[in-house]
Amino acid sequence: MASVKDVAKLAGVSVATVSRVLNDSAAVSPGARARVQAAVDELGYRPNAVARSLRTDATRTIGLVIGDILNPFFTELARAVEDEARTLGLSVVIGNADERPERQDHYVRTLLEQRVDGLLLCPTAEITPLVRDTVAAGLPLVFLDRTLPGLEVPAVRADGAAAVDALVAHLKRLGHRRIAFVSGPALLSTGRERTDAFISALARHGLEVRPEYLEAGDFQAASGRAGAARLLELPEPPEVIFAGDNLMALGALDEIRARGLRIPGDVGLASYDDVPWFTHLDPPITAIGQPVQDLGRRAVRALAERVAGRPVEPVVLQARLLVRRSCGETEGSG
Amino acid sequence: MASVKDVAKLAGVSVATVSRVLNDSAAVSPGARARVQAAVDELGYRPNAVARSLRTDATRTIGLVIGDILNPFFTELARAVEDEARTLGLSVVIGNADERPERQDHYVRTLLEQRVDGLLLCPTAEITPLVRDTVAAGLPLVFLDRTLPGLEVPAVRADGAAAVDALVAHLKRLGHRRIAFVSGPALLSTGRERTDAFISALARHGLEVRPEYLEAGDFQAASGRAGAARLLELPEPPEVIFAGDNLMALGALDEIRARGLRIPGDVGLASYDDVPWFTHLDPPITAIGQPVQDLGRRAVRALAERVAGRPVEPVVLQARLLVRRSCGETEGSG
DNA sequence: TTGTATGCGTTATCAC
DNA sequence: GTGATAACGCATACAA
Repeated sequence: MASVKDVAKLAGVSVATVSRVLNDSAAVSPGARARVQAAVDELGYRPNAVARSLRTDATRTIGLVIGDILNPFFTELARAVEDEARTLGLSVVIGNADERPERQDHYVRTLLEQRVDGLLLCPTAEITPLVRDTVAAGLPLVFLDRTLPGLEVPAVRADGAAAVDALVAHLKRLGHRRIAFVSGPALLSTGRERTDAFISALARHGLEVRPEYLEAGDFQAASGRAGAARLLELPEPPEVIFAGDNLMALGALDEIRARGLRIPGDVGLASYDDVPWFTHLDPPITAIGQPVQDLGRRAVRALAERVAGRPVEPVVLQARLLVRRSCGETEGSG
Repeated sequence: MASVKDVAKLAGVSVATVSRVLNDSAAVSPGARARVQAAVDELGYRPNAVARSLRTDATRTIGLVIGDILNPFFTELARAVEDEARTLGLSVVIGNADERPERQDHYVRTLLEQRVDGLLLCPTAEITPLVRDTVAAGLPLVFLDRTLPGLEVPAVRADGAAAVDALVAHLKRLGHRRIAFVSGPALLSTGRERTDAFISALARHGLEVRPEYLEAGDFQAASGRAGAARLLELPEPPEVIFAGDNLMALGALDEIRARGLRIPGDVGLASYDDVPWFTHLDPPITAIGQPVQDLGRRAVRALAERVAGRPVEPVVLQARLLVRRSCGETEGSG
């Protein structure tokens, strides 16, 4: 593959001049510029980003480690990150942690070795030593969606407390009193926050918090199904099941269907997270939607700031309630 | 950040020795090895993959350019590719073409500059000059899912002809005669093949091929919806709508629902591509499933062979019919 | 078994 | 405006 040297020879100039026109980093005579361009075209020269990175100590690449690539929430997030990065001329390397700390670390390590300029991390449960070291080493880092307590790292995330409150108010208005929640892992900030928000909202609206209506899930479909099964077996089953993420809602849906129950006639269903196919179900699922596009874009911009050495503030966006028809609503307006 | 030099100094050996223990490329005395390890740990040394790549002329990274990251088919494919690559110690950089040739080229160019060892490409419609050049330049390349005629590039893909035939037979057995198809773009190999398979199957089973039952879509949900709308407006609408991919099936589903029609009572629906939530709809959607995991894994292995300089044969796997209940089936068995 | 020295392709410094 | 050249961090040929 052709290198600057080849281009220089063909154009009859020095490699320095070639580099100058390639990066238009300094004044170059029109004639030289033209000859270089011609040589570049003729040779089909492509700059070697590896060599450039070695020299400049910058890869123009950021890493993104997401929780689970099969979760549509993260897919959409990845896409948003990607879009924003592209407009900034950045490449993004995606790592799929599959919700496993050791796999997260695998990617963090790889990304570190690839010398990405910065890292967007949706951290799995624990603070791993590697993550701690990475922070300590000063690599520009921004947490996305989830956060880790006790680490000096800015986070870009959505707050769902108000939306959860609105959901509970909505359900109460519809006449529901027995609302159950299938939570995410308490080890994840998002898991904890949603559970806290739910419990607070119940209290605020004067609804009883029944321990048996709190099922612990892990953000995966199977746990949603299992949780729903236990809830539906209860002597006094809930009127509405609120799933802590879209995958668990899917699991709950399965279980409800498998039991031959009808939504919302026999039991209502609501979900934290909105995904495209929720609107295509019959009935469409009432959900709490996060500003995923914004989350992704803001995260990239925050990281770019950090890479540029500027300090950044945490970003908290608001999730919102999307009233549809899975909880006994008669109209679809919110 | 610590380099081999720092490690060498701390361990009291030369950089050559450090390199040797890092890659265990040659015999090193136990004592030296231990001191190097200790130094590596103490400094938190991380090899610089950029420098290593420059020196070895290999990045241990492959590129994957997919059609559309929001399409669950490609998401699952990406995950499979990722999994297999990881077991081979390869990193994968994903580019999302968004079904746009210019965006595909953007990523191919970036990936080329990053000097990936090989490229997995789900090509968009046309052969772009860049793709042609890339082939000519000899970069290890494998087409995935889709192929491009007239290029000497091995492809890993699924053949759905038998499954489509089985679907038509299945529908005929259920008493359907008027079957419509919403096709993908004729410019894509997958689009063409599915349409051809459908037409052949109709003929083979003695069913009439009505031009008005062939709607041209573009693999996106909107076109599926529009196609379904036109089909349902026909004086004699079809009994079953077969969508050429999962997104168009989604669009068709929307349209059917919006018209207040019932599946399968008023009209049946079948889809090429299977996605997880098809089984969660009511009724679950009869579909043609591709061996996505295998597709991804085989593609990575094929590419690895090409990178190693060995020739590889094209791979064709079989898609299969998944009978569910959206076409008037009474039992769910296939 | 170990160390020295070279070069990978690029950018940047410094002379001219 | 331009060119020689050093240096980035690493792997390796060669010498010891």
